Amino acid sequence: MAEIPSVVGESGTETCEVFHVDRRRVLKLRRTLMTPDAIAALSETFKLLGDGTRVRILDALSKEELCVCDLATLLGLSESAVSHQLRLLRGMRLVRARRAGRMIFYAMDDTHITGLFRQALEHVQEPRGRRAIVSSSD
Amino acid sequence: MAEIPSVVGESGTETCEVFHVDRRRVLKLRRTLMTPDAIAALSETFKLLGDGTRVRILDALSKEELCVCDLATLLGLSESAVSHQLRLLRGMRLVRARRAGRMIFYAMDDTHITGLFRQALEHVQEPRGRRAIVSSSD
DNA sequence: TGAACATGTGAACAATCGCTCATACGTTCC
DNA sequence: GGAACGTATGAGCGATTGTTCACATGTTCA
Repeated sequence: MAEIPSVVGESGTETCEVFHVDRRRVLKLRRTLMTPDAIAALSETFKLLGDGTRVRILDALSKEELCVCDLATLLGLSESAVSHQLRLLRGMRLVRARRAGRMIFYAMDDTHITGLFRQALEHVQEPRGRRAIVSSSD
Repeated sequence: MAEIPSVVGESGTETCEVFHVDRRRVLKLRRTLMTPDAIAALSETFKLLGDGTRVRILDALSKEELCVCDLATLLGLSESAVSHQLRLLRGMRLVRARRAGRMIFYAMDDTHITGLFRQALEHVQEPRGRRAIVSSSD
């Protein structure tokens, strides 16, 4: 992620040197962009969700509280791999740990995540009628 | 991602060899897990959202339709880098391209994505009162 | 047609990621 | 205490990722 330049275009021309759209509109747009903190928080959250193993773990935990060994057996992974992933998920507060004897049970820690799953599934299951690039309005 | 083993535990014991929880419950749980296709689709979508540069691009496009050059200048990136990322985003139908002369304007292609942003932000902005592992019920 | 411009893309490289292996920690039971 | 068990974690390795660089493609305008 590069730094956001402080100064932008100088001309209000129609070409793309430097801005195609109106300069005032772009300057206004820049002020409405997310803060670097928000960008980082968002992308790190999604990055954590962007792995098949973690999605499977979260999917299982969204149905039922499970210990590391159960998860490993259920998903066909080593307990070490599961533990490593759970650590990441715990760090981002996606799952919560509860100790019971020598076992540690994990469960979803945020109802937003199941909502994210649902909404992302709606996206990927959307009908795909898109054509490639089509000329319009010129 | 490893394969899901076909057969699981043999005992219904309380220990974690092989399953702590009731075996029937786990077998039932396995049947409710997401399909490999859904897992892949979900994780690939999130993986695409799990990068600061792409989040910034989508954030900008969610506010206004922009061409590659505008995006590059606005975000302080090379046009090549923006183009590479836009290709990925287009491939997953997160953005849509519209040609106008020699420029190509990009815009969000799915309203679900802004919803995902909002929901993920709600997660990261949640109050953080969590303690570490706490013993309970044992 | 040919120069100028906006965008697309393949190769290559540093950085990051997820897994395995070995080992350590914490709890239970003898 | 010590063995057994469930879990955590650091190191290391192969695979993947995001960027840059160089060049190709496609459009506009003289």
